[in-house]
Amino acid sequence: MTIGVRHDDLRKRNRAMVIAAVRRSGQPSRTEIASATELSHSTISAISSDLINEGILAEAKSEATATKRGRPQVGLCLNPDAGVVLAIVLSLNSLSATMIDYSGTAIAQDISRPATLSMGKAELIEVVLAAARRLIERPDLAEKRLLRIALGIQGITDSDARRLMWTPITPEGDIDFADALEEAFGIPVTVQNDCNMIAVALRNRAPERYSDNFIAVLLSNGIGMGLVLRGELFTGSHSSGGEFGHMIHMPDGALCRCGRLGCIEAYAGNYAIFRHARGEGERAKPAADIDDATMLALAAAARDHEGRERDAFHKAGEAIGFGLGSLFALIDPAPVAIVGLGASAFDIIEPSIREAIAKTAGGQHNAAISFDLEPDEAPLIREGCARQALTFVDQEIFAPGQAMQALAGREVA
Amino acid sequence: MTIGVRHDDLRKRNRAMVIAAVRRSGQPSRTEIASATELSHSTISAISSDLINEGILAEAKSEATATKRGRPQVGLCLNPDAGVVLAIVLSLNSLSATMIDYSGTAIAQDISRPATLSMGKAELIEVVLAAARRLIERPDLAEKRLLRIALGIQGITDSDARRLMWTPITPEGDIDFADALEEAFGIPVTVQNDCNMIAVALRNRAPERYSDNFIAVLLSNGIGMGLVLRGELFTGSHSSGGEFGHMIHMPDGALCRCGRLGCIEAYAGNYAIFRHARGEGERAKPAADIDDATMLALAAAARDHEGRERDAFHKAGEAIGFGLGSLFALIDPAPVAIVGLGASAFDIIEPSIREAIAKTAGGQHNAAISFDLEPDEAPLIREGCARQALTFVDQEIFAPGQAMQALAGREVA
DNA sequence: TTATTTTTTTCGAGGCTCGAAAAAAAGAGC
DNA sequence: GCTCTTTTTTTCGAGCCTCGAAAAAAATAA
Repeated sequence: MTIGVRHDDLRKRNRAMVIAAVRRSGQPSRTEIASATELSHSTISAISSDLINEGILAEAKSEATATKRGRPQVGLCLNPDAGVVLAIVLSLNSLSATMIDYSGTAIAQDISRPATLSMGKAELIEVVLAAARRLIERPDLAEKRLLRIALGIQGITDSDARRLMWTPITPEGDIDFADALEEAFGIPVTVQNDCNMIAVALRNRAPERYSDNFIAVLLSNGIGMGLVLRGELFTGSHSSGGEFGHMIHMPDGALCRCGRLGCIEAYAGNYAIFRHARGEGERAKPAADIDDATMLALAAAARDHEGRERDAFHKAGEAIGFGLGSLFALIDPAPVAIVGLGASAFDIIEPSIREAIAKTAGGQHNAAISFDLEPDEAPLIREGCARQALTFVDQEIFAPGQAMQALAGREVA
Repeated sequence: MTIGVRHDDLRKRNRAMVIAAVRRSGQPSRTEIASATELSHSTISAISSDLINEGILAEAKSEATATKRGRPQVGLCLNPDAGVVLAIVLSLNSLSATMIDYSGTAIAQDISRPATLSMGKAELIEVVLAAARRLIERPDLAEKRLLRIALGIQGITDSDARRLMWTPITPEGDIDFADALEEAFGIPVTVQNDCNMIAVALRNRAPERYSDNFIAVLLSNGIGMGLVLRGELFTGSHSSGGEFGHMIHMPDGALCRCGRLGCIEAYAGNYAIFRHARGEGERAKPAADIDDATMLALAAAARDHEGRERDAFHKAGEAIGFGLGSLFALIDPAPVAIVGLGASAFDIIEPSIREAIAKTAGGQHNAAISFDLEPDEAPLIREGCARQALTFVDQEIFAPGQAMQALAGREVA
């Protein structure tokens, strides 16, 4: 907020605004863009003409129903050939790389299953680089202009979106993926927390439901959270932040995977539910991974009869509910999306969650708090990464300051 | 982010930038402003010449030591006569109204002690209006141009800064102070949470220490928090938010003033410490107010010998520590200022706070977390209100869009 | 008194957005 | 089939704004 606004920033911002309008609404006409951005028709005309000449936008050739009188509107769309981005998703024993064209369509994918738990830093970096290379060097894709790579990873990343600071998928921490990938491919790279990418994807999918304030909670072996406040992705000051799973539910309580006691995750993570259902103590060593079938069987048992399984899910709901209640005390109640395998057992835990929330500051709005379920997190993470990467391209590469514009224009035209 | 940038916004923003630079740095010269804002000398020259003509800025006439060679720099300062704002602070049985000139100097104050607990909505509004009127209508102040009123209140306000939604100072809730004051005085009014104003004041006082991320915790009968994240005051989506005191420390635990169980406040508020020290149960009815002398006596006893007093402060520290730990899990560790009477007993509770934090996600940074103490909250709240009001004047009244500028210019010149 | 240094103002150039008018591209009416 | 009407899009000149360079201003140094 210290730096003044220069004259060339004006065009830069308005270009970005036009691109954003097109990305948001499919095939808006120039007139629609003008009214959406509140800029004059002349300005929109000038900017879109530039963008079309530079190969960023294109006129949509839909021989549509010209039912109205008057000159028909010409829809503008993103030119798919303007470039591509790479969305890479790394989680426990699973790696996917997806190439997405500028219009947002996935055009190629590479999926592999590396044994991440037994890999060191260098090995993990190498496996990611290899997956990216397999796609980038494919003969039919070699001509594409790669503009950006976004990496979504399970774990804590730094606030500059460059390093993985801690992760459950390998014993090693502090892995500088961005440096490694940038050196290998020579384009900007971001490294971000998977739950944050889920939040981005949700907003992208259903902007009417997830807009200004909402919470995405990932229930799997660990508990993750992506938080959007006032329309912006919330991150910590140093890290990706939003470590909902490591808020304290019960001081000096159950043993968490992070080594501390009483975290929400130590009650609501898959390993915690599993541990409790098996009758192991609260301080028993957390399992590194529990397969989906086992968790689904536990859920089925909990639905079927009273007993330790049901009790375990109840404890999980209680921890999540009190945690959400504390969170609501800080940020006010907001819509919640429950993502991941836990969503398929949500019918069992929802009553305990609501019961706990009712005992907290968010309690009076309990009825108004809605939970949406998204059992499959992988596509969401991929979508979020793609979207983040494309937004960067929109704002930083295709709407640059004046100096860069000359260069970029020459290159594209 | 949807609306494009118009040409006249440019000037508006750069004017605001220049005013902000002057407010921040005392008496900067045009050259210093140019380098701070990264705008050209010509632009700064044009803007500051306008601002001086409009009576917003003035050239400082300090016959200073011209030790250097060359044309001496002329410092610019805020013109105190450009207008005044009113900062009104309302808390339990206490009301103050302060008139502050445009340069930030307090020029008059009116302090009273209404019995708020026994007052209804209308009565409370009336007492505030009366205090404001006493100042505004004072003969020596009647000529001043009042531009803005900022009200700082103990309690929860709405996110539009217009209504008091809940407060401990009177049994009634939902009091629309902004409407009442705007109708009476015909100028914009904001109503904001006291702790948020404390945070604003701290940043104003010590920007080097409290800049991008910090936490102000108010320890008095209740527990309040003001949070600054990424340089912006954090508020909830509907309310003033940041209700740290009502995060859950212990599910189904001690009885809180809010009627729920286990809130941090139910362990760390004055009434909770008092209750514990007196040997009353955790579920005993909270006292509405406990005078400072009593609390100081409890603290002295806790320092002097082991026993229930010391235990009470220990429990308080534990609740605050685990609460900060949970907060740090969400936003990452940040500097903490302890404000209010509790700061004078901080030596007793700090060990328990640190012990608890060590058991949480923020634990590894325990040593790096600093606590500053500010025992007297009242002047901070006043300062924060004044600053908020002045910033609004800077940005919205003295740096308006083009249409308004013509009007404002005429009026001032 | 003149030269030097530093700050501030002045002035013309270039860019951007805007409003009005013109051009373009369709259907409606006869 | 031709002209009129309607709507979208482009063109064009005007008005601002910021910028860089040069000039002016105001002090010290020699």
